[in-house]
Amino acid sequence: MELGLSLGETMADAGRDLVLGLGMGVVGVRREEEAAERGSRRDRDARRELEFGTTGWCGARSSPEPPAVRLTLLPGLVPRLGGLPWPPPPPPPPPSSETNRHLEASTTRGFDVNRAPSLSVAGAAAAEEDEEHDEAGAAAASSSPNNSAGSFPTDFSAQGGQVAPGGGGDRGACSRASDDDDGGSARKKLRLSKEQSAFLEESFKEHATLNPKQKLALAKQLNLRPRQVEVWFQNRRARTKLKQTEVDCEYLKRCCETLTEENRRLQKELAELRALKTVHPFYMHLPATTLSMCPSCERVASNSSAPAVAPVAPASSPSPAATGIAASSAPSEQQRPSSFAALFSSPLNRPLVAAQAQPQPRPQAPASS
DNA sequence: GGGTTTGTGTCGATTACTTCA
DNA sequence: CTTGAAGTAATCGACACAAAC
Repeated sequence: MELGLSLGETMADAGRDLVLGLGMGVVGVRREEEAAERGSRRDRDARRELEFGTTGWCGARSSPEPPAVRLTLLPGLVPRLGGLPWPPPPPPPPPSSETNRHLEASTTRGFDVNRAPSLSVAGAAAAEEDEEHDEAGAAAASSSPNNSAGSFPTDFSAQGGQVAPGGGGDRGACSRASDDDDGGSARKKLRLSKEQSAFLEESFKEHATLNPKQKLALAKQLNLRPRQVEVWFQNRRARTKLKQTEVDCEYLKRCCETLTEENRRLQKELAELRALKTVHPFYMHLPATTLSMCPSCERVASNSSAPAVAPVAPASSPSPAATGIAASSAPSEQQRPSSFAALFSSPLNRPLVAAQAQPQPRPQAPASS
């Protein structure tokens, strides 16, 4: 099945961008998306900024798109696919680091990573300045993992949170490979405490990416190395994207099932019409004005010249119904209301476009250099 | 002004470790 | 106690971008 996913889009745009065809699986989807993204990462970042701005993190920006809804992937909250609602979009797409830098002053819901609540982080500059001290202190304060002492969500430095051996810094101070330079021992995986994970999760809800100052402040607050915070956010973003992909894939499968069923129904309907024509040949030769009742939907056709039923392609080939091509040439809803027509009647329930259509023109980012 | 280099951040893929049934 | 699966921290390589040259 050839699926063109638009994972990062909002509800409305997802409906427009969705391409549903036949032929391959999700891996191809991701590769396709990656290829597209590689070509215009700046565009993607720009889109992230726009969508992110609707979540409160970037309040100064305005977006014509509907607000992005944060993904909540609890089992009970996964959208019921029977009605084919588009799955919830991923959590606020991270703004580019450049954008993030401009958003430092933004206050977040109850928690500003730039302002440590209990720890005296006197501004981000101080935090940046204290990075070496921070890491030294963190290394000195490192103790047994899973230390759950202390009260969430305040000062984690007092609880001696775990810090990976070696005390390497983030990439700016140390190379990424220098994390396990404690005598050349193999990397030691340390699990974050529940409190630390919860705090990071709260922070992630506010912003999916961190600028360096936020990272340092958060690391200091949690008594972790900045690199650990960075890695946590990377992995968290990856998990979010993976889950969103699963949700989208499930939705598209349901879309395909629905369209297959609709195609089957139309095939049956066509067969019935042909049988009717065979049994009553004169029936079709009557003046069009006298043949105004559609045998299927039993509605009076207003236009006598319009065909009662749209031609349906064989099921063996990608049918127009399956690809959505027939949406424009199908009879009007007044003439033949069906679940298929209803699928395209509402903007939100019109997620399919022709697979052969030209790619949706992405919003062009301002040309650089 | 345009091309190259360098530094930085993010990503996907993967590894390695921990926890749990 | 052992084992396999699942979750996740950590690593690696690639890419994009901006700033410096």
